Amino acid sequence: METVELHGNVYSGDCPTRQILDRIGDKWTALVIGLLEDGQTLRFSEIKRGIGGISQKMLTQTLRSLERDGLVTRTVYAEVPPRVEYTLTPLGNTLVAPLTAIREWAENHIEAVAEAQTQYDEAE
Amino acid sequence: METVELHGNVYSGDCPTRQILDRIGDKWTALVIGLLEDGQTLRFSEIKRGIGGISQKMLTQTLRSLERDGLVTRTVYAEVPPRVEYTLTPLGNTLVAPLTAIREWAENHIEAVAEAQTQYDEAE
DNA sequence: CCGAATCCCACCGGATACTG
DNA sequence: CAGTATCCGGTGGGATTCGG
Repeated sequence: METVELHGNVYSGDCPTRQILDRIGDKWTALVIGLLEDGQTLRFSEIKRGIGGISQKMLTQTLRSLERDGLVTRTVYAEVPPRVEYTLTPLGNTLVAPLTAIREWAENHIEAVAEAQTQYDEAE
Repeated sequence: METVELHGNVYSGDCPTRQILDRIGDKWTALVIGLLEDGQTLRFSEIKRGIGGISQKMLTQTLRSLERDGLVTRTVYAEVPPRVEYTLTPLGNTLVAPLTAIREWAENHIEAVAEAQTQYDEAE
């Protein structure tokens, strides 16, 4: 029989929030989803060009994770040269709203944060 | 004079969203904010006990970042042994809502994500 | 009790080269 | 065009020790 923590400690790594934040908090995921929102369907190269500085490796890796999580659909066309298109799944689309909430918070409060930082820093 | 990208490429690292996601996407920030929501005032040791697995180093580092960003207030009491309390600032409180949106999304869709993963994996 | 300092390893992610 | 494979440096973060 196991003892149970009485209060708090709700988060122990098995917490779903942890898992999701690990996903969308990584370097590129949020940007890819941002590009694909509004039902956009984009090719690999289009996404790559749309996000400055991402490497093929990381874009491939990010898209694979998103596909595995059921957030993005990957469609390969049997042509030559190959064409591969990506789009958000219905599940992926439901993630756009909370992500937008974060983005809007960032845009609305980034100045306050920056100000707090300089104030904190020059207080030495 | 600089050339300007015509379309897309809104995100180049200077994007505020990137910056905020880097913050809240790290391993512990969201958990600390979660503990402090509802106007909670907690001591260092209480926060530490409330979050399973965090080290003093990371808790200190996380709290310092939050303080620097103006999201958390740090109050030191000149007692012995020392007592230090943390609480969310008004700015910090405004971050609770979007964070909650993420948490709720996670709780509502984590099963769908897990199912998509196993399906993807056993499709080998 | 709270935190700074140090050591150290895992792994994230960039650069490059190679395939179908 | 859309990947896979390999190498490698920077760093996030744990363990431990020391200080006020």
